[in-house]
Amino acid sequence: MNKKKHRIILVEDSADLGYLLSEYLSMKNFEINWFINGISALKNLESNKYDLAILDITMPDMDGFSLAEQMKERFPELPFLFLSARSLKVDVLKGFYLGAVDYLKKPIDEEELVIRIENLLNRLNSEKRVEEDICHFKLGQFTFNSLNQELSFNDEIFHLTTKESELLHYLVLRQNMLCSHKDILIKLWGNNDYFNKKSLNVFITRLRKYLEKDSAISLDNVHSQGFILRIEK
Amino acid sequence: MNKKKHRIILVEDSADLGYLLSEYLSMKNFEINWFINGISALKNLESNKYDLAILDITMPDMDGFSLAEQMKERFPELPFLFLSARSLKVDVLKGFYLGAVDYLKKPIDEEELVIRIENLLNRLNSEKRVEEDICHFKLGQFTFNSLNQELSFNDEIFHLTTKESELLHYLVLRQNMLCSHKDILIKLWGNNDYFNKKSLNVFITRLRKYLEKDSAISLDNVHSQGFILRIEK
DNA sequence: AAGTCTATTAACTTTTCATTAAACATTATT
DNA sequence: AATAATGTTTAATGAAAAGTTAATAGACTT
Repeated sequence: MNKKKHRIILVEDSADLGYLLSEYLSMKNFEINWFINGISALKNLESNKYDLAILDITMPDMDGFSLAEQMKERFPELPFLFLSARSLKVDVLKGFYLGAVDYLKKPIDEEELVIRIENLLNRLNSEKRVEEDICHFKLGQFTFNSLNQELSFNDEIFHLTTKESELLHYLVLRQNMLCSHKDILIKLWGNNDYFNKKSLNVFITRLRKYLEKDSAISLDNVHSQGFILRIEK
Repeated sequence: MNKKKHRIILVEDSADLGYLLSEYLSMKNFEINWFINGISALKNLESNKYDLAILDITMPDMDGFSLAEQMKERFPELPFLFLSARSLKVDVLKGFYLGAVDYLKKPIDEEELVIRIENLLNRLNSEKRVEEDICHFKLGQFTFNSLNQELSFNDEIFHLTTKESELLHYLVLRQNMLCSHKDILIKLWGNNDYFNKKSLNVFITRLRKYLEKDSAISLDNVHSQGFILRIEK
């Protein structure tokens, strides 16, 4: 699954630096929109969503501080950081006072900028992350919740053990495909020795016992190859 | 309501700077514990909860990077930042790579340090608060007020202890979902060691005792995984 | 200083579950 | 057809995990 690009809005009046950063951050897989003044940036924000704003401070018309104030007022969800040559203590303090997530002093090393941004976005994102991994399956007449390790058939709920659930999960993801002993054992047991193969058979039997309630499902052996979870459609 | 002091653990081998920072941050209304090496800091973390760790890098015995690695492993909820005289790009990158929330170069202006810390903690907190704001629940036939730590069943009111309430709150927010030992322990105890797991079991038993009055509620164990608070609908 | 409240630790019992064993069945090879 | 290899199923085992109750120790109150 390919990760969604993070969107960054950059407000920087210097053509050189603006171009440089746009190019570099694009290369680093960010989607970046660059504006050379606050007015146009604010305009754009009305119809676009970003994950982060990077603001220069010294700019004609509207400086970065005023821009930040307006952004905070109108788009309070958007985190922003300052990137400025002004390194006086008073400026840094003002930046943070306004609620910046960081204050970086020019000249900034591009790699450091990227890793700071990545860290920042990861942290902001991870809070939002809900366990929406693939864990909920429809399996013929069954429902399988691999997170809770529950297999349901109508009203009945079977509480699977961890290994049962892991195995079923593995097979479901590869339904109607041959899964070799070797791959299963390596993935779920960490190696593929003789005794674990015996163990695998025991678990196959157990899963069959659950699944036999639905005749459209079968868990078949392919001699000396592996198993296939077949589901008729 | 008066704001709870934020707790900071400082690991810094220089007596001068350690003392200076301890004093200054205390004055700024932080509760700060200062350790002169990683070993003693790790030891202390086992039984104390902090909101932030500030780590020096150049230290005898265990350097700040190794310390950070171990902290990340054992106390993954604790955010940390580096405060170091090592300003080489490679060090900064390594610091962020390890997951630091910031990397500050000595000499650091105390005011800037404080405002950076305050901003950081504010952000970290506001992200957490989202779920902590919800404090009033209907739970089968029970009502649960996590703010007052009260669990009510008809006219009966059970006054829960802090830990009981925290645990129930955690589980209620994730009802009908498997909550792993690890996540519970890290969130509520700050780490996940053997003895806290024992402690968790004791609290599970207590909660069950309250909840058994409503047969539509069950607090089930999933062997070697965690617990599920199930509420029939 | 005594008393209360509460989290942790201890001591002990019960349950769970992956593995192993064993008996039997099927498929492949000679 | 005989033998070997592989697969199926049920049951036994033992170690780890979970449950329960009680004791302990530390913080806070009075």
